[in-house]
Amino acid sequence: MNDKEKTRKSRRSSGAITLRDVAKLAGVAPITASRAVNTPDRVSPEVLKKVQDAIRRTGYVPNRVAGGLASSRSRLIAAVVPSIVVSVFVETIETLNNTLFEAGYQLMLGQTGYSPEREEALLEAIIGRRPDGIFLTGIMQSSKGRTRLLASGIPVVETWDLTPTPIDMLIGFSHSDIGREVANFLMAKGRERFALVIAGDERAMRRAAAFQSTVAQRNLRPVFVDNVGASRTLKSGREALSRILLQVPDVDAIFCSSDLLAMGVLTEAIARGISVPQQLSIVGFGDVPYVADMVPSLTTVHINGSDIGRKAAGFLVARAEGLPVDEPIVDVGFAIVERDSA
Amino acid sequence: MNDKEKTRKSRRSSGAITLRDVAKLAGVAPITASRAVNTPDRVSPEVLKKVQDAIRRTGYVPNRVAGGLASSRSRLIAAVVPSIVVSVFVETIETLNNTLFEAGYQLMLGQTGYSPEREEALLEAIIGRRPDGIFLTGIMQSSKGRTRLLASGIPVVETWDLTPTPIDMLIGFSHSDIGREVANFLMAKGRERFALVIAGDERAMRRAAAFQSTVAQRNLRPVFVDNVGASRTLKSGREALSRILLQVPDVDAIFCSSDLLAMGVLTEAIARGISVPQQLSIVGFGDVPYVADMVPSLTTVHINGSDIGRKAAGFLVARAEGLPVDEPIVDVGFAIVERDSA
DNA sequence: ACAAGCTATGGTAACGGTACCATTATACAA
DNA sequence: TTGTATAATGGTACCGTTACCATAGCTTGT
Repeated sequence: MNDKEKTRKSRRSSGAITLRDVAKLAGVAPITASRAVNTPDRVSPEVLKKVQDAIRRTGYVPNRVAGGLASSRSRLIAAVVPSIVVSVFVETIETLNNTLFEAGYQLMLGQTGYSPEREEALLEAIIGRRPDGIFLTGIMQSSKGRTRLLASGIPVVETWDLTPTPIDMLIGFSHSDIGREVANFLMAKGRERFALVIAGDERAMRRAAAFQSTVAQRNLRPVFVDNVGASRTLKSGREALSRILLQVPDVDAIFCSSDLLAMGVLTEAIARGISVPQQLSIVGFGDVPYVADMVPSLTTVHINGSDIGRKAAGFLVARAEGLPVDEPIVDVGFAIVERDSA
Repeated sequence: MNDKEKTRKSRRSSGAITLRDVAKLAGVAPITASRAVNTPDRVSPEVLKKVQDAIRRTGYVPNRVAGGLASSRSRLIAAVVPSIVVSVFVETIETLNNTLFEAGYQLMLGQTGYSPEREEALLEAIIGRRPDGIFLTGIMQSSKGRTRLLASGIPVVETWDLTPTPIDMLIGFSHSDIGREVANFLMAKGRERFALVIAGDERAMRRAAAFQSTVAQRNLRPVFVDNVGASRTLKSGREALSRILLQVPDVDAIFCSSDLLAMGVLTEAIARGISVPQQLSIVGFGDVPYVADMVPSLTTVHINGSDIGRKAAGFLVARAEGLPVDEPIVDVGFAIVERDSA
């Protein structure tokens, strides 16, 4: 009878080594073994040694799923990114992940592919996993999403943008400032016939709008805008320049919404024998590592992606551990890096 | 008395809406509500509707941590990558992540930074989270790591390489075949004075070794190898060519261990007025998206990273759902893509 | 008419940890 | 000596879900 019952119960168990097994082997109560693992300075040296020996002998690996349920701390942080093939975000994710790992947290990655429906499903999946924090690339625009996040009570960092009304914490920079500053930078160099190549995302459009209105204040010819849509390839940059030259043959400066597009424009210019920067100035966005060493090297807008990742990790870990975050809104700024192409 | 007890208990609870609340509101037992959520076709239409209404009204989001503990299925897959700034892996991770998400799984990302100690800590952290599957970039070399993974009983896919003794499943290609084929490709074009630029990782070394021995069979001059160490930048490719020219001024073909290094070599060659491919052939590795559209376009070794990611997701999900994987060892091959640089 | 099978639902006991409180041993002050 | 603070350890009850078994009602076959 007893036997049969035991068989029935044990079918459920995964058969893996648990803290209970370790405790039994060490001759202590499970809770004491738990303390030996998590707060070693709260147990006597002898007990600590016995438990550590038992762990070594059994090969015990704590089950963080169970621990997470019991303590309602998953030690998981979720990151929402449009796409990681867009290299401008990669450095942020890399640093975020590394910094979190050092603090004992693991990163869960979610990609929206710039699709709103997908973003909603992703949010549901993320909240269901009860992460201790959520990293968002960009501002959460959808009010449904904001409500959901707020209701979940999970700490959130929005990044890569500024807004007066963040959900919670914010680490970013002003896209309209960038548009304005790049326009001023190019006009200071005597440029007057501008075109923009943008990949159609909302932040790029805001940079573009600020660029256009800054130029308009000088009574120059309106800025021609070429929207390449969702594609973010070198090729679409090349094609963009071809189209621009049909509309504005005497264009003398182009600001692109990504370095890759700028490389495309540059490649096409060289292929057509247009001299850069004499005839045409080209400015990129992102400052991905290799554009500094190309010939000609690319003038671009530098964003300190690592810094964003590191700060975000710091904020989220602080919140997860119940510490206060004194200045939860940070403007990390940007820098126009002047090189050969403009 | 009863009151006091209740207060004490409820302090523990997170206060969030649980399945129990939903069930109560719908007038069914919790287990029935659970079925309505997970296996809707196992409950009657009326019950389903009542439960769905209750979910909508409460804003209930299932707690997957608790579900994972009860069912010992976390619906989490872990991926181990050296680094995501190495763009050759990014496409694989992106597709892996997207495919998993569609199947209801979430990806946990771990980066080793090519460091063995870090890899060990990462493995511990990953196994503790009891993922339903583990994706490894490369073969697990350390026997300690192999033992740990084997002991965990978690399905594992190793990728980006071949070995006769995988831990479990394997999706990759042969690095020595690549070295041999690229050597043959270049020799067929009449090249005879070779150099290699490699980033010092183990797989690149195997490609290099096969390249060297293939060349040696033809009684040509030994291949000069320039190892740039851990740095994987365009700049290190430029510097590598400078060093190579000091040692082998008449070099006529260079095979690089990554596209970025090849772009560096190409950039330096152009800067020095060396004509590509007339005087110098350059071959990269990885076929990252933009090298097809550069001028000159880069001849390189194409690896179908998306395919690896998609297949790996399929394998891991199948295993997680208890389905068999018929051919758990797959050679996805490679292709030399001939463009302008060689 | 009744056994046998199926469907829909519910009760109960886990899953593997940790929070909370209680207890015991030891040290130290009054 | 007695009382009290402190450190180390243990008992118990959860965390929120699902696996397993039981049960009730209904169909079907003979």
